[in-house]
Amino acid sequence: MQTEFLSILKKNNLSVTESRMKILELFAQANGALAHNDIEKKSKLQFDRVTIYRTLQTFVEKGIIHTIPTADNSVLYALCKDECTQGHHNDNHVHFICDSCNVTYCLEHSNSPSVILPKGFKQNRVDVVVSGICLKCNA
Amino acid sequence: MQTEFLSILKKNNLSVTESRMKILELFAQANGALAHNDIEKKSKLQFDRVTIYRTLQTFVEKGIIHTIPTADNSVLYALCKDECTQGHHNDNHVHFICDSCNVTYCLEHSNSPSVILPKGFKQNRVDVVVSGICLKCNA
DNA sequence: GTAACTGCAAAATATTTGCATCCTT
DNA sequence: AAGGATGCAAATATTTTGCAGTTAC
Repeated sequence: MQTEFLSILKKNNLSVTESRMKILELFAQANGALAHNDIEKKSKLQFDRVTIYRTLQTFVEKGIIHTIPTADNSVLYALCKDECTQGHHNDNHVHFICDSCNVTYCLEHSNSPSVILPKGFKQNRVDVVVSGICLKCNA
Repeated sequence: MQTEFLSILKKNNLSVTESRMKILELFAQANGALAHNDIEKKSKLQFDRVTIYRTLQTFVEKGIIHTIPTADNSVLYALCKDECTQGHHNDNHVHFICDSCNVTYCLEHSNSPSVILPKGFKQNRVDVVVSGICLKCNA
């Protein structure tokens, strides 16, 4: 696991620091999306609030994490899959936000359906965000 | 037009005030989505920043406007269609954000495709946001 | 007249920037 | 040693809240 984080940073020409390793770890543990605030809480006192902002920003730029649009417009981030590289995100999967427990899932196996656009519109990126009740809360 | 705004407010038991009428007018003119900031600029000095926050909040609650999730997590609002009522939004259409001119379109005729969720997940709301180049910028 | 709405001030929250210091390579 | 990363302080920006005054009904 540690090794994996290490190679992610190396691959992107980022120096290996404690905060970056820790934040990657949090994403891996979360197995889904995290808000800036989640990270702040879970890393209490370990590093500065500003460092979190800067780390998230760097990770987005490098294609290590991506943002997830949400209907309530909170800012969420999740780990990208391998196909993502700097400047080109390819997150062709559906995000699911549970209205009950508020956890965000990346549904890897639900590919975004293609959308038919009116003539003259060129598609670049598609985000599909479903909200509802998740498996755990539905039980 | 004025009449229409009036009936929207009346229908929702909201008193008819200058700011509410003006904000409805701005949405109608925009023919798409507006951010809080857009409204503030376009209504320069006419009313308080706080009034805009409160008006938008009220409109969302009543089902007059809805929020649009965006990849960069800015907060966008657009007029709801008739099917929306208080507590139940029904915005089953695709939103398109132009990467070039930054205008947001509600594509009424592109219905959100249905998404197949894993077992145990219950769907409530689906948001589809496409970004790319719009008709005007493509010309 | 009463309840709802607005403006202003201020609090609370969130984000960005500059710079000195420390750490990674 | 050099460049990049972090922490701290402070500037900005955003959103919320309280309350007094005003307006709609």
